[in-house]
Order: sequence, then structure tokens, then C-alpha cells
Amino acid sequence: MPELPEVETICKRLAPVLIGKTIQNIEVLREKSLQGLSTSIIGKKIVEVSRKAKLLDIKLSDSSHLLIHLKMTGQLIYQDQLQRLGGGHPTADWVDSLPSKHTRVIFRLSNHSTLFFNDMRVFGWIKHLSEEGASVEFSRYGPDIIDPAVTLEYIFSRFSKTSRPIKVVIMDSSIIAGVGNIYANDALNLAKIHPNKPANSLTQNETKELLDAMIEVINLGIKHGGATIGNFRNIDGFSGNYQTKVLVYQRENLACFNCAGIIKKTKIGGRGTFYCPNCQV
DNA sequence: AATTATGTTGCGGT
DNA sequence: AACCGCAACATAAT
Repeated sequence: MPELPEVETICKRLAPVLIGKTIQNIEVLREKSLQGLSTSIIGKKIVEVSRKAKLLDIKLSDSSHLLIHLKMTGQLIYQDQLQRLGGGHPTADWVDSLPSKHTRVIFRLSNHSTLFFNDMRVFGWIKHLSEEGASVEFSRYGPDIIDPAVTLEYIFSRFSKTSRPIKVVIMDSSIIAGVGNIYANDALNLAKIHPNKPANSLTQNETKELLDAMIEVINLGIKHGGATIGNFRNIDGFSGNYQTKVLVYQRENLACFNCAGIIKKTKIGGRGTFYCPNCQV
């Protein structure tokens, strides 16, 4: 499901309700979904919840980390007693029937609260890692697109080293992290750049337009609580809203908002790609 | 009913 | 080494 805005949306809501709680039990309904649990996490307290790239990072009181990657269809749904008594944040109706057939791991937490990890396609994972193990995992990623470390100089230099299509390069998480298919499509449309253009053919000006556009659409995604195209849900089970703001993603044969050209669909790097042949050159 | 597509990324092969 | 294509899996749409 998620790109950076979707994981950030979950992180912001999860942090305040998880921090300070103790893990009282863990139920693993699908072994593949939970890896590396060599030491017990029962009784450990959650001290920190953050996000890096598309990874959610839950730090425990013994300095170990639970890293969660939702991949295509992962969800984290939180329930507590306050909600069940009707006094908390409202939740979507379907969360009352959890666990569902797609629930893979259940964390039972203190204060009668529960965190469900649902993942239809089972690509996602939770890994229990040491501080060093978590660092290794993070080191696979370049800086987040909204990190000030992503300067024009940095991406222009990285773009200049490859002739792969620009869309493939901005989705390469070892170069910049957090730009997935929805936002890559939209950023290229906003910057009026053809997704197939070789990365090393972009001028410095075009690169700046693209950088600004990526930051803009990612921030817009965060502002609207992520995009629910398929499985993405916030921790209360409700959808995001960015899908109503998309520029080109899944808008084949509709009019481009820049120029009223007709949006076409093609495939680049094996991924569905939407662009306006009129203004994206 | 079979084929194709899906928000991610890691792998094996060139 | 860079790059490409596909596999991991379940489901919905055509």
C-alpha cells in the first residue's frame, strides 16, 4: 500500500497511542510476517515510534527495534478500551470484526489495547532487530525526499550518472526514499517531465522543477492523510483522501490538469505509468 | 474462466 | 557494476 505519506500518516497517529505501552503478548498467525524474534519482547515497553523511508520503527525499552514494512497491502489497526467504550476516536465499522482472514500478527498491549497487522498479499513484514540490525536495514535507503539532505546538487549529481528512465530513478529508494508509484507519476506531471526521459538528460532547471514537484506532492499526500487506492487505511480503519487529489495516477483517458491533454497509460520499469503526452516532454 | 493488474523491493541473470 | 525482469502472494477487474 504505502508510500512515504501513507506511512507518515500511520506513524503520526500511532506514536501517541503506543508510546509508554507494554507488549503483553504477541500472536503470530502467519510465520512469514514476523522475522527475527530471537529474544522475547513480552514485557518490553514501547519508547519511540518513528518513520524512515517507508519503514515504521518501533523502539522498545531494551533498545531493540520492531521494523515494519507494509509493502503493497499492509495495514496497522489499533484498538483500545477507550474506543470500545465509545469515548475515543471513532473507528471504521469493519475493524470490530478483527482479526480478519488477512490478520497476520496481533500485539496485545497494556491498558487493554491491541495492534493488528493485516496484510492480504503477505509481502509486508515485521522484523525484530538490535540497534545495529536496524541501522543496517536503514542503510539500504537514501535520504527521504522531504529530508533537507536531498538538495538539488545531490539529485542532479545522482541523475547525471544514469540513463535509466527518470521515473525509475526517482522510485529507486537507494537514491531517494519515499517516492512510490502514485507520487512519482504525479510529480512528473506537475514538473511537466516525460517519465521515460533518461535521467542524465534532465537539465538543472528541470531537475529543480522535479525536486520541487516531488516535495509538493508528497507533502500534499501527508496533508490529506495518504492515498487509499486499494488497501491503505489509517490506524482507525478509515481511508485517506489524496486519491481525490491525484493529478494523473489512474486517470487514463481523462484530461490533464496542466493543459487539458488526454492522459495516457504505459508501462515503465514494469510499473503502470500515467502521463500527459501533450505537456510532459 | 483465464489473463492482467495492483501502492514494493529483492533476487538472479545478463 | 548497472540494469532488467520477475517473483513473493491474494484478490479484483476485464
